[in-house]
Amino acid sequence: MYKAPRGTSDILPQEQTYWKYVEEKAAFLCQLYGYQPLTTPILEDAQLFARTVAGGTDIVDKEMYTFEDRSGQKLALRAEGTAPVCRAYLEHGLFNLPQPVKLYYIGPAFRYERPQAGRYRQHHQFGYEALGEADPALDVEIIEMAQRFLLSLGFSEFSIQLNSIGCKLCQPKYREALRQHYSNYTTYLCPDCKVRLLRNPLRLLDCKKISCQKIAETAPKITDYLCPECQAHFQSVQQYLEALVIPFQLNYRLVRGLDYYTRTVFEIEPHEEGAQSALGGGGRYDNLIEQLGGKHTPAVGFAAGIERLILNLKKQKIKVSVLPKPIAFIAYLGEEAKIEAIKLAFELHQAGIAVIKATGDKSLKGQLRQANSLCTNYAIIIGEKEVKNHTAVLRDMITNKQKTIPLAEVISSLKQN
RNA sequence: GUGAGCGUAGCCCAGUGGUUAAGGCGCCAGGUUGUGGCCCUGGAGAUCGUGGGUUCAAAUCCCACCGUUCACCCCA
Repeated sequence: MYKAPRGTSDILPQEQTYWKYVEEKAAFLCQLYGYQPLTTPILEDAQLFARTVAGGTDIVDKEMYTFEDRSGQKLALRAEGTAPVCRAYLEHGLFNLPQPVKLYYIGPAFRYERPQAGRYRQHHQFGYEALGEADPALDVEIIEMAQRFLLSLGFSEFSIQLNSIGCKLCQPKYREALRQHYSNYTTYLCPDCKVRLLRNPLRLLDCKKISCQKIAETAPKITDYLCPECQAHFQSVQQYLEALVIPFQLNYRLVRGLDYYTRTVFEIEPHEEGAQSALGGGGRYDNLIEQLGGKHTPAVGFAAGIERLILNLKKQKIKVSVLPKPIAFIAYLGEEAKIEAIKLAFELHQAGIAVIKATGDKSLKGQLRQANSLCTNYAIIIGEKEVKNHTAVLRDMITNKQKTIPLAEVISSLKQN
């Protein structure tokens, strides 16, 4: 038997209620703020991710799905959502539109990781990006939207962690300061942190090992090293958030996984504990588009993992709206009635009324059982008598009342509901 | 990539060396020559994850692989 590949899963109809719920809230939010949908290919040039995400991140080092196609081109399955959006922005000259350009996407991302709760090899991200504007008010809009999105889903218990990791000018100085601080403690560092010290010192801060955390406590803070411009930007972000009364926690240890971030970074944590906890995160990436060959274009965005959102919706027992289902089930008895049933279903569908017709010549009892399990409000029954009289039995499955009506009146009767 | 737990029907699961592998949900049929849900009766459905080994005998013990879950790592 074939199985879905490791770390991937089928999303069965029962699950789809959650998915549609999340997708609808996402689309509504973006429409509310004027972010337009963008769908990018699942395949990209492997270099797109290698160049932008790179730098001491596992994503590129060992988690990318890359392969050569028949022409020898190196392709990669989408590893994250932001770089493709930037690629599309450049490729289609969206920088010629009035800036900022506001876009959103919902789609799969692939990473070759060991699957775990809230972590899959194929997962789905909802993200939105505002490209071409450096105003801290835009950082705040992105955060504000994230908060509104989670509230609209029904979450109430979550915190917004906020930090600034500076820019090209100030970050190197801070990295150096960190390096100096940590090099006094190299013998106490865990093996992973010894590597981080060399490759990506910022990540030293979020090591979970207690021994390493102690060293992080006394480490210099990025906020003391920000250049005046980054400092002012960070102050404005906080000021605007306060004006909106959006609660946030400054977290000097917050360092996002992807390497392209500058200045504002933020993450949304549910209060409920769990290893794979972050519901989403984002930040500013003022250098990414330049890295991709465009001119200097500041940008900021957010992404959330749909599977994790759904996991938390279930954990917190948040009710989601159910999907619409057909209103009636059409049952028949005998070959002549079957033809009438097929014709009736055709006409109902033509009239835009959702119905399911029986197939397979089952007993009436069996057909009504099926109607029952489908939870339709009505059953329409056509037997020999009804064929002769050009009628149908319309049975209300909730009240148990039924009446015989002319075939021609079935549509209007159902339309009343 | 590291560590630990678990793999018995579509789903939940009993069975820890000895007849035809038990039960519940679901599915199908019957109990009403044309009426669902509740109830009753019957039925179908399992190479006991895969391969190898130990044994007279393996779902049960051992090994390997695969899958899955949880944690580390990493991240959404």
